[in-house]
Amino acid sequence: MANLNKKKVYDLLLEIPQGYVVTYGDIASYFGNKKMARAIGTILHHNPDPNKYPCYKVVSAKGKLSKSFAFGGIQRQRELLENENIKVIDNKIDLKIYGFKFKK
DNA sequence: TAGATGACTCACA
DNA sequence: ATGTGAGCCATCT
Repeated sequence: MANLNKKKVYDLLLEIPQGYVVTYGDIASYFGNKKMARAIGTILHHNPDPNKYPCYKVVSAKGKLSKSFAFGGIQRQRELLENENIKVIDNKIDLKIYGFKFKK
């Protein structure tokens, strides 16, 4: 199972500044492969340390929150996001404001 | 090893 | 706006 990107994904999560969020596509784009968005979801699902990696800062391309969030549910995620001054409306986030782009 | 599943995204109707 | 189909990757069975 020599997976290289996995650790990198987690490392990227730590790079997300407080009050900002990223999309699966952004992370995948960071790896130069947009299609990897799916793998990102799988990887985050297998998040080894959810307490350390702010996986709740990762949302879909439309700013919608994950429906199968495993850390207390989607409502828990919304709480965490609001805790960082991120306005969550109808389980969605305004990427125009909170969308963060990784520097290559 | 191969087939199915999923925390995705995009394009089209 | 809502629904369907296709594509890619990591993990599971």
